[in-house]
Order: sequence, then structure tokens, then C-alpha cells
Amino acid sequence: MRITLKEIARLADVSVATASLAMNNRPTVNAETRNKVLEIARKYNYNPNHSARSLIMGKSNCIGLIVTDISNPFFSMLVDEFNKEVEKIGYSMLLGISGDKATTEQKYVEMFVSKNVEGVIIVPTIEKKPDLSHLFSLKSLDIPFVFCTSAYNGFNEPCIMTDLREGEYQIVKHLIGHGMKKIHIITGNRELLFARLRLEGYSKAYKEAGLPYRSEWIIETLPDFDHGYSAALKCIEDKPDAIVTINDYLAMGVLKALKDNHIQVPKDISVAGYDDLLFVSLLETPLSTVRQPVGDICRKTLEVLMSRINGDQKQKEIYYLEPVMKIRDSTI
Amino acid sequence: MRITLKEIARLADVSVATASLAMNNRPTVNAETRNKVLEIARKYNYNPNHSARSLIMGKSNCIGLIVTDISNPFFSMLVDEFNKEVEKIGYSMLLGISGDKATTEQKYVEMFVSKNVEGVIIVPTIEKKPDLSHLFSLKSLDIPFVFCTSAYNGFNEPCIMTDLREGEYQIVKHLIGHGMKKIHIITGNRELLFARLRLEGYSKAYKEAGLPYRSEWIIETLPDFDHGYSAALKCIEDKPDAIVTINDYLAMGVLKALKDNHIQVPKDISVAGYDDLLFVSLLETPLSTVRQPVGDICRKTLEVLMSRINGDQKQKEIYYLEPVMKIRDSTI
DNA sequence: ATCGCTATATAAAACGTTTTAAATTGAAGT
DNA sequence: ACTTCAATTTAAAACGTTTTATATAGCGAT
Repeated sequence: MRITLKEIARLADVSVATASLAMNNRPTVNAETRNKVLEIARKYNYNPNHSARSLIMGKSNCIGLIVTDISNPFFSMLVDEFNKEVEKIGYSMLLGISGDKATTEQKYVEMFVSKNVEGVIIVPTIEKKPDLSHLFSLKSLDIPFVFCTSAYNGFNEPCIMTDLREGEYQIVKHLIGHGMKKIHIITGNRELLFARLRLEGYSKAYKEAGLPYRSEWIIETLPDFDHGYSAALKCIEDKPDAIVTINDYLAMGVLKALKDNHIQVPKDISVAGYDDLLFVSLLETPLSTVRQPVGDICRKTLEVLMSRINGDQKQKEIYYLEPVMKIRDSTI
Repeated sequence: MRITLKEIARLADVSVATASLAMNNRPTVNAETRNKVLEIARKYNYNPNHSARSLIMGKSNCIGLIVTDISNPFFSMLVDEFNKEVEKIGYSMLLGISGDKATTEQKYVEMFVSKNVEGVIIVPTIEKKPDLSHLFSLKSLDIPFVFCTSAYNGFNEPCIMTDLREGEYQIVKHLIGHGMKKIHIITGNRELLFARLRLEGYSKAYKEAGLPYRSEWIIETLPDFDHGYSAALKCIEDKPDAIVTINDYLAMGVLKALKDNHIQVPKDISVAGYDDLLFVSLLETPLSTVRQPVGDICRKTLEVLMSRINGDQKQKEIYYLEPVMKIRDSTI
């Protein structure tokens, strides 16, 4: 059986209160007593019951993280980094994988609430009309949350992301600078922040160059490998000079589609991704992409969330971290 | 503020006991009363406090999962699948990432215990002399655990994995069948189950072919990208016909090293991986590998764990699932 | 009226902690 | 000897549930 504080107290011949105080290194307890308690606790491998603790203290030392898709290495890096950062501050992380479904996100948020998380980090889904009642629920429960990587419209909670406008601008500018005129962009639903920002960057680059672009060049789709593949199949009928995508995972789908159709990269079409996953430098054609500083994103996100948890409400709406363009072989 | 059952009871003008009974659909409560309670609960978005519940019931509906390295896509797939399976049976999953450190694994197990997990799934680290006191601790607390993908020596808890011996045998046999004589294998510490099994497969293939192999061809290292890279650098001095590795992630490191040294695959050296990650068919040289049925592994693992949780002790020691060899371009 | 049922509702204890206010002890100062 | 005070310990309440044993009400049969 699991040893309880009561049992420790009995063995140390003190009250439960004293045992508790001793375990928590409170100054009012006599050094000798404390040592006796600590000694016994160590000997019996005492491990405080988290439920009891969080019940009485109204504090769980947990924060919840919801990502959309962990099979995308960008998000597994994110999970990994968050986990490390959360550990560092003595908290633990609860993980939810939404599969880009708001209803699943909702289920996880409910679970988080029932487990008394102190805050939630959300990587938003890309649904068009998501039911976000769970976020209002969080608000009314006074559980802070922040967005990471993108944000839902209509919320003034902070969002921490790389500067997608800038990243997209740089890469499109680079391509235009190399003579490309017809650049397709495979992105998400443009009602969503992360897609809107990219389009702004895309269009800024075109405007600056004094070139036109057509709305058919903007392809909205789900950001995974398979959708990248099928989106690319459509693109190629139009023979673009280049295809830029919202993430490397998508770009890999594009590369695969081009390869299957014997289209050479970058000779026939240039391709650019976003994220700079470890893998992409190993691809048949090492991928040009934009590195996101995942560690920095996680640290900043957690910092902002924690300051909200600690009662600080006055934060910026969006934090933009600096992206870094990586030109490799997939672009001319 | 978060609404409690007591509050619901007050609003419904019944006792807390009745409210609880109603919420749990117990038959002794009058239909009309139940509806009244349920109605109010719904209206106020009542969400039972997990801590209180798990404290009184001595049951958490949680199981813990420890993986070594989530940045390896094989393990992120594993996490994803486990998460889905665990959900399906109404449980939730606590995640630990050990980074292949037994002490970190230990820390997570302690956290799991403090959160009253009902069982633990462990992907073992590859440390040579791990401190496994936490596993004895689990035993003495009567918290069941099972191994997945590999197992620590000296435990008779079940282990669920693909048949590594068979997988390695098949791929080495394939290479030998194509005239290769000097096949290097990049693997883990041979004291560990998963490495031992592979060596058995490797050596079985050699024996069957009546060929000799040398112990220098067996390279033990950590199974990640970087170590694959540096292990390959050593291999190439010996000019092997082929290099087989323990996982695709490692193999990608090998490919990178060969590429950086202008060694052509498979012309100069054949390379084979293990896992069949989505990515590997997109590599410069699509990788020959062995597919692991991740979904099946997770289902089986959870099934075995749950039957242990439900008191069934008599299970096999090791469950071998069928691997499937995938020959692509990285082998002749 | 009384008894015995059945159906339903409830009070109270329990889970393992933390915290607060009060109790106990012992020593120093008169 | 008696008070004061500081240092230390403790009893008890609290957190939000579930469960069990008991209470209550209503009703039909005597």
C-alpha cells in the first residue's frame, strides 16, 4: 500500500500537521523533528498524493497544452520543448491532441478544467466555424489561456508566434528576386490569423516588386502531408514558377507529388516550406524553408501564460518572434 | 468561480448525496429529481473535480506513458496512437519523456504515482546500468506496468514489440541474398533486449548463409540522428557493403553522413532502416526499412496493461507483432 | 390505527492533504 | 512561585466528491 502522511506522522510520533509542516520545510518546526519526519518519509519512499494536495490547495501545478497534430514533427518539437520548460518551473504538462477538431479541443479543455489546470496553451485548429464555447468557459472560470503559433479571431488573449508575415515576405521576395513571377501559395483558411499574416507577407512582396498576382494562386487546404500532396497535384496544371507552403510537412507532400509526376525541383518548379525540420536538409532536394525558433516560442509562451496566471493582465496581443530564412536546393 | 456539486444540490434543492447519485445515473434516484439535477448541471456547465473524485474513489482513470524521445517520429506516432486508444476506453494519458535517462524516467514515474495512475507503459531507456528502483516501487505499490518496444532485463512484466529478431533477419538475409558480405549494424547496447534480438536476427541470417561476420561490424550507439551520423563516419573507413540500423531516424543520420562524404547509396553502400516513417519514402534515396505496426502495438500494449489493472496476472512475457520489410532504393 | 413494504432522500464519514487558531512547553524575568 | 513570552506542536476544519447506513414518506393490507 501507498504510505500516507498520516502514517508517516504515526511513525515519527508527531501529529499530521507537524508532519505536513516538516515536509514543506516550514520554519516553525523544530530541526530535530523535521529531520525525524524527513528521514522516515525518505525511508518509506513517501510521495504526496497529488489529488489531496490539489484539492485542498485549489492549485494543481499543471498546465494544459493542446496541439493539433503530433505526427507533424514541428508540433512534436513544440511538445518536447514545452514539456521541458514546464518541468523547469516545477509544473507538469497535460497534453491534448485536437486533430484540428474544435470539438476534440473542447473535450480536452474540459478534461483540463476537471483536473484543475492553472492555465492552458492552445495551438488553434483550422476549422472554419469552430465552436469555441470552451474558451468562454475558461474565461468565466478565470483560467488563463494563451495562443501559440496562431490565434482564434475574436479573442484578445495573447498569441506567441514567429512573424509569419515577415517570413513569408522574405521567402516570396527571394523568389521574385530570382525572376519568379507565378508563385502559388498553399496555405490555410484565410480567415485564420496564421493564413492572413502569410498572405499579407506574400502580397507585400508582390506589391513591393510591382508585380500582380492572382487569387487562384492561393490554395487553401489542411496543413498536412496528404493535403500538400493533393494540393500540389492541382497546382501543377497551372505550371507555376514556384510553390510556397505553410509548413515543411506540407512541402514534403508537395515534393512527393512533384516527384511522382516527374517534375524537377527546382529546375521546373521551386518549392519552399516553413519550420526547418531536422529532416528537410536530408530530402532528395534539401528544402528551402524558414526556421522557427521553437525553443524561444515555448519559453515566451510559457512566460506570458505564467504572468497571466500570476495575475498580470496587461500583455501585448501578439508576440512576434524572428524567423530565419534558410535557402537550400529546392529554390533556384 | 467553478461550480461544485454542493452548489448544484442547493440549486436543485436536494442533498449533495442525491445530486451525486443523480449525476452518476444511479437507479435509486427518482426520474424527476434526476432530471432536475442534470438540467441544472448542464445549465451551469458542471464539471466534476477530478481531484476530489480520484481522492475518494482511489482511482484516477489515468495511465502513464513514458517514451524516450518524442522528436523521433516513431515515438510521436506511438504517443499519438496511445493517446487515441487510451481515450477510447475513457481514460486519460499522462506523458513522460525520459530522454533516455533512467533518472528522468524515475522522476516521471514518481509524478505518475503521486497522480494515482492505474498503470504505466514504459519504453525503456538505453542506459547500461539504469537505476530501476522506481519499477520496484511500482511493484510494491501494486501499480501494473508493461514494456513497449523493448524491456529492461530482470523483469517478468510483459513486453509488446515487433519481432525484431525476425525483422533484422529478413533484411540482412535480403542483403546477403544480393551478394553483400560485409554488413555493418548500428544498434544499441547489446545487453538490452531490443539490441540482443536484432543481433540474433543478424547472426541467424549470416549462419543460414554459411558466412562469417566480425564483431567490429557491430556498432553500439545511441539511436538518434546525430549518433547515426557519427557512427556512419566510423563505418565508412571500413568500406562495408551495407549498413543496417535500428531505426529510420538513425538511418537518416547515416544517409546524411554518406552524402556529406560523397558516398553513393546504394551504389557504394546499401543502407536500411527500421520503422518506416512517413518521411523515408521521400528521402534523396527512399529508404529500405521494416514497417512496425504502431497502431497494433499500442492496442495490444494497452490491452495487456488493462488486463493487468483488472487483476489478470497470467500473461505472456513477450508479445511479438509481425514486422513487414519494405525494400526501396537505399538497398541494391 | 398499526404494520410492513417499497421508493426515495439524506446525514455523515471518508479520502489525504494544508492551514489556522489554539494549546502546550519551557525558560527567563520578576 | 508567578507571569510573560517565544518556540513548538496540535486539533480541527476545509477542499469536493462518493458511499453507506439510516431516515422519511406514502401506501396497501391488516
